[in-house]
Amino acid sequence: MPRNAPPKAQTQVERRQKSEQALLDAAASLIAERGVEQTSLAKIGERAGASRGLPTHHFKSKDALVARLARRSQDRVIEATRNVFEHGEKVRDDIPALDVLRTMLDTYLELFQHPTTEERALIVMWGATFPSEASIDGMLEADQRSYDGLADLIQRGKQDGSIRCDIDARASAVAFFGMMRGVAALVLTESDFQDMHHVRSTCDAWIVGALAPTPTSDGSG
Amino acid sequence: MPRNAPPKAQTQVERRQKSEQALLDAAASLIAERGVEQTSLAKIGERAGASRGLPTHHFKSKDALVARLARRSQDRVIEATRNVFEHGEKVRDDIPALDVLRTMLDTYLELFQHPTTEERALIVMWGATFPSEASIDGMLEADQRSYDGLADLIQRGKQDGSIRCDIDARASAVAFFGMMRGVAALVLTESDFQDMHHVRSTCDAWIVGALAPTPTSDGSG
Amino acid sequence: MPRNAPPKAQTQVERRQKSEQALLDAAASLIAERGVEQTSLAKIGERAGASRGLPTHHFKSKDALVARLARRSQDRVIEATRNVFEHGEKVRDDIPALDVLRTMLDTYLELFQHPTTEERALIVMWGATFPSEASIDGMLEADQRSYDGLADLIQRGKQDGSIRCDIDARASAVAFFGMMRGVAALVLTESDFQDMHHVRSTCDAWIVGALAPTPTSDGSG
Amino acid sequence: MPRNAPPKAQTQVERRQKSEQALLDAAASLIAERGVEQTSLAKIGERAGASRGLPTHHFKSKDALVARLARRSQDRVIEATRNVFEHGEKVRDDIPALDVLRTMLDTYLELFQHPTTEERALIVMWGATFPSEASIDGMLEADQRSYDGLADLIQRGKQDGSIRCDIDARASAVAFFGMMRGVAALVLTESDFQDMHHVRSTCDAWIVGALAPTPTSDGSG
DNA sequence: AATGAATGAGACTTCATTCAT
DNA sequence: AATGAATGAAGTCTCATTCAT
Repeated sequence: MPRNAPPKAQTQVERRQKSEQALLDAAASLIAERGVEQTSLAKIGERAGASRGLPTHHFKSKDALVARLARRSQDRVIEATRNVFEHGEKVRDDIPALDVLRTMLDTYLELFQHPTTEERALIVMWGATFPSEASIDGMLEADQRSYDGLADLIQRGKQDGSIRCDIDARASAVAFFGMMRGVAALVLTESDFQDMHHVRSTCDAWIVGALAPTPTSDGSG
Repeated sequence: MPRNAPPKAQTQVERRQKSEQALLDAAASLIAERGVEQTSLAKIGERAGASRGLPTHHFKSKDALVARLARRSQDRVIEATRNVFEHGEKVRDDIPALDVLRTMLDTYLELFQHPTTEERALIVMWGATFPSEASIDGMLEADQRSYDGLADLIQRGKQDGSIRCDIDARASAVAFFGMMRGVAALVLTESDFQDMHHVRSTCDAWIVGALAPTPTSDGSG
Repeated sequence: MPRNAPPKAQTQVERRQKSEQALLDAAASLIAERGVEQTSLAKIGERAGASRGLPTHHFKSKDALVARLARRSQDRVIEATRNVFEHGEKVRDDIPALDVLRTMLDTYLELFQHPTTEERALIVMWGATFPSEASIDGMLEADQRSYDGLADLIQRGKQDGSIRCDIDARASAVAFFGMMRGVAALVLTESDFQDMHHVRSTCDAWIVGALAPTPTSDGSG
Repeated sequence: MPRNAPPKAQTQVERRQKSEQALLDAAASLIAERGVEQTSLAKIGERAGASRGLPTHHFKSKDALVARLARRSQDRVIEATRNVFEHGEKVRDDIPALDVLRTMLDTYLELFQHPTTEERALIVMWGATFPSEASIDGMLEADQRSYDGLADLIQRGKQDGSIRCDIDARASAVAFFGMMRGVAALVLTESDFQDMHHVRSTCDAWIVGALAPTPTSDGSG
């Protein structure tokens, strides 16, 4: 063996990773149900089918665990919206930016039509960042990245002609992101919105109405 | 009251109400800072300049106190948006519904440009309702009322001609309410949005684009 | 009532002070038995005949409780040595300093012949200050005061003629204090020193030999 | 082992001993800093540059490790004081007992003028034996041996004429040992005793004054 | 020989609530 | 009306120890 690669570490590492995923799954479901503060490390361990002490053992602290979960949840949601476009390894650069935005929002809301425990947990953790002194590490940074990505996307749309030129990219990103999260949270809270289909198409219409070039200009001539 | 009319009966009541308001103020600021769970009754009492036992004495339980605060905060915000229209005791029935919606959203966002402790507390409490099992008494009901009011208003707009006829009133209310709350929360979290002015005008444009009758439709005859 | 003396606070205060003494007594006995670190707040509460939460409720933290105990224990020991001289309110300024020192040490060691729980706790807490990062608030400061008092006393002895002039007061205070504490600790540790009587007279002889003016100078003539 | 004779069999043992010393060094420094109870096996392993599990692997239990360290520390201090006399393999039988005692104490205190981590750890462990139920294996036994040795030495001094005949050997041993340890502990605690030189000469004077034959007795003849 | 994953007991502390004053 | 003493449950985190690798 050229390097000091430990031959048996494989299984050790496997065990650790398996535990970690189980713990994060348990944490996600508990947080979705009761919120961050009401979820104790002991309960996470128990629901994961492990000991009460394991969560601390793995993540050193509750904050670290929640931060880890926040990142994982956001990655998963982002990946889910991305998968709509990239079935193979296709990139989406050739798709009009507005279409990307529309699909993104629609996919997002579709997720929350029958939300898994992890999607709900993501919104719950978002809610936990509202107090001024609270900060879930990784949540805010990832949000910032999402917001930056949206602003870039909108800017690109202004160049590819799918988005009107007279709008403010950054402000529109805030409006878009805010509506996405806000509507998702509302839907989660009031579980009697069974007309989710209407909500989705309405939101889609809002985006088009706000960002698409005015149809009169090209058709009226 | 017939017997031995207490000379300062009013003062007694006054004092009680004064205490109550002080306690709610203290609770609002603490909740805005640290969240609902991290705010203890003892700290509320202390910040209100009273004893540790007073909050329990007045509100019987923490849940009751938070519920009371939730209602007060929502009332205040609603009142703030209403005041724009009713300087005397005027009603707003003669104003086009779309204008009411636009002003409402703009006023709301203006509040969060320099949010007081109470507005932030409201959003924090909203975030606390995201877990499926959590419920802040009075929070969801008031939201439901707000949502119903919005749906009615939109419906009215469809009749007074300020809002397009082909839109779904209830779904649009969700989109409107979601954007309002979502953008407010985003602004609260990322304090570096100093271009709030752009955000407000952008949101206004979104509403107009989504709800206003298409300019071609009224001109085409 | 001239002052705002609360009429019923009396009993409240009494209750608090009673609890406090009981807690400190319990803490002293537990610390004497098992040491500072091995004594838990829960056990203190239980031994005091109270709840597990009371110690924290009273003293806010374990450190504060231990600090409080350290001060009380030192005060009591100092008072015990002082009582030998002041049966009424006599002061000891007229007693030769050397005699004061001798009586002080002898009384101290006598205490440790059949040490109460509190005296042992004092030595245990002294031992807990040995780690460089550990600090029991109040312990070191009180020790410093004791040491300063000893140095002053020795200095006075050099003036009243009971102590030789060629000795260093501060260094002698260290030797005296060190021997006092060290012998006490040794006696505590090795419980089979039943010849405590010899130890006491030996220590007395050491002091006299070290500090008294050489007997040859006055008697040999 | 029959097959593929390990070429570094000796290195195996060496390595083990090297690990052990590294672990004890790490333990000594940690105990000197934070005390016995606050020192965890995991931290010892880490500071020794090894794994968290190594301390347990080597010493089976924390008590065993501490006992091992106590013995090593005492051996080293004893050896240090002994080295002053035996530069080769000379024994000290021909040196007057009082001189041995004086040198012993002076060397001891010199060690604590700039104490290494191990000397401080020794005192810390001594302090950890003060609680009545606590016992660091090997600590008390070694102390007892030291004390016995001192008593024997004093007894010998009474025969070789360097020590007065009318003193009690065992009680004097207690006084000597107590002063030695007590002054050392004091010096460790109050790090501002920079006049250590005076303390050392003062202690020396105390011993001489207490144990040496009175100058009149030998000069009067 | 050595690592580190896992356990479970126990520590300190916070806190809502009850109750005497 | 108001205070604050007291309780006991629960939370996070530390740690010695066991065990699989």
